[in-house]
Amino acid sequence: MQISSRFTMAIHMFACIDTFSDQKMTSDFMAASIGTNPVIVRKILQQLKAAGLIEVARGTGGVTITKPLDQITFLDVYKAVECAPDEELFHFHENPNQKCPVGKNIHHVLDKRLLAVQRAMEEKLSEMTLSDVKKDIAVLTERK
Amino acid sequence: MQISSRFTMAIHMFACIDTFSDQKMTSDFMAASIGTNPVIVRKILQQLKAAGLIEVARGTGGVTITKPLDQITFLDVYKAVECAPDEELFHFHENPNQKCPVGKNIHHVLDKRLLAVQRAMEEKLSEMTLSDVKKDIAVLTERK
DNA sequence: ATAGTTGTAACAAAAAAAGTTACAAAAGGT
DNA sequence: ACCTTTTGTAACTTTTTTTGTTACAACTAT
Repeated sequence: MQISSRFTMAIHMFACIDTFSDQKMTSDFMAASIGTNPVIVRKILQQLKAAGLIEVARGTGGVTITKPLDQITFLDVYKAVECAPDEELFHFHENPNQKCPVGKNIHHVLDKRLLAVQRAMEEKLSEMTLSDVKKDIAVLTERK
Repeated sequence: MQISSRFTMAIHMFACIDTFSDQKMTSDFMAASIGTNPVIVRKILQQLKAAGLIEVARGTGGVTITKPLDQITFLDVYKAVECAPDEELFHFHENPNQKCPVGKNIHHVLDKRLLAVQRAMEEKLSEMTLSDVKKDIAVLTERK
């Protein structure tokens, strides 16, 4: 089981917006860079916009990032595109048998622990920012 | 996006095997406790067996856990049931445009970072053992 | 033998992810 | 005012993954 590619696509989009900041960034351009459909890109744009990370110019096109890149963490992006509000990382089987002492308590016992795992992942995600990605790409695309 | 319920089902199965260690544990019993189909349980049993965590008695039925509960971590269970070998947590879009400087480098740039996130999650999973679950359930099922 | 199980294939159903088509709405240029 | 480009979004399709089901051969103890 894997976390969907919307997350990596979203980071890719930010990288495009920043790298080609001299030109107007359209969903068609980003879709071509990612290798997907422009509507997929637009849907992700809407999620990022709803999270307050970008602004999208309707009609004319173009995207602006609302904060400095070092203030946008991977967690911000992850939350924006990957999660329904308050969705938990781990999925429970929904109908444990309440007459069984194990079935009755398993959810409660696991919940706090799995939440701790989720928090550990989220904390790590929050340590990385889009600025880190920018730097790495800059190094890799440097002319030798 | 969520991690599949196979993981929580597997933990539930271990809890059953241990809690009812005085009786022979069958896939039918566990399926009833979990609220699913016995074949689902048997498939998970095979995964846990392949990982060396349990032994299953064919024909006669019954499951035995191969190690002390405090030596089986959540990570062991997670790896056993959730991952294809070397599968990574994050999913990449597969066709980034190699002609675009961003598309060409995005995978490489993100890989190391997302692997670090995965490692953080795995480390947390490895800090928890089936023994912890046993203790919690014991407390909750105590007669007052 | 037979009764109760596991192991597994083959299939079905449900859910989620990803992609596509189509078009109204917006904005700027001419 | 009209045209062009682009976004926003609905509706739908396709693909993939997960979960559940049926069926039955293989195995074991009695």
